[in-house]
Amino acid sequence: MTDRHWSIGEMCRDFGVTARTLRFYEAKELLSPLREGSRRLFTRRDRARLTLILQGKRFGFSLEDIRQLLDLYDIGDQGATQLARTYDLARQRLAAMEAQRDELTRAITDLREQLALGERMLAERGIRVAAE
Amino acid sequence: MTDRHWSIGEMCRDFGVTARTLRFYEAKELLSPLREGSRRLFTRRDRARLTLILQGKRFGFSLEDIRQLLDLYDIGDQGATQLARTYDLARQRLAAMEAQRDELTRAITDLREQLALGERMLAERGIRVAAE
DNA sequence: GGGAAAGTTGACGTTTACGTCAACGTGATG
DNA sequence: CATCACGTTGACGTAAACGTCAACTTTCCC
Repeated sequence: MTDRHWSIGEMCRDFGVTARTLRFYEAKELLSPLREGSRRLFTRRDRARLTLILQGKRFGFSLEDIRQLLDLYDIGDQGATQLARTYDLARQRLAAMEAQRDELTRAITDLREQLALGERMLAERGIRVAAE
Repeated sequence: MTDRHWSIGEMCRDFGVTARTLRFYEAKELLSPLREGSRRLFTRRDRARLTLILQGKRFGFSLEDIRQLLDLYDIGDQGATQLARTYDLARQRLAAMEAQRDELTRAITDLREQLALGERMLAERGIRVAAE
């Protein structure tokens, strides 16, 4: 087990976020870096969680949504009741994500049709467009 | 062409949004209802656009992102240059949406794995879970 | 040993996407 | 004709997700 640590600056560079953002996520209990004196030391776990956080944001989830989801990836250090609750919540999230993907697929199909339409209109006006 | 009109109240009921939201979208030029005196009359076009707006929001797009995308669905009443620009923008959006769908697919796969893991842990503790 | 560089904690500012409230107009209805 | 229901325009409030700035440590480097 490589138990390397990263400074806040290294995290910023690696993930393209600001220090303010990382401190904010810690305040919201999405991350929990160790301390060396007053300085934060981010762990492998923090990096994994940050990856999930940024991913979740791209899907349009709120930080609060994401916080709850993150617990699933820490499965194991929970009581049985808590585990069952987390599990149910994760199933709901999964269903939501699948629904979102389906809707996204439909939207993509629609947009492709609109693009084809636009392409024809451009062709009518004698404008060429880069091939797909 | 059915050129029915809808009041703001009807729109609220049909789409599950508040009047404030619709007025806000009009202020941001996402919608452009007609007027009967001072009252808004929403058209079929407004409803189509509102559908796209709410969809876009679920994908995590900002209203400004969405506003630009909406122009594509009005293709036709634009100059050639503007049309070409809109077309390019739409291709970029399409690529972004496809990337998002792919990422979402991966995230779904990951989450499914975590769920399977959680299921095994629950089983170990003798807890049964509803079948898929 | 004296700057930079990197980090810290407040505290206040900003943008987005609306909510909320006041004050008013207008048309239908018992 | 009063009183609702429904609509209107401001104007101000708010939650989320950070940005920005000030005032200090700490550490590294020549």
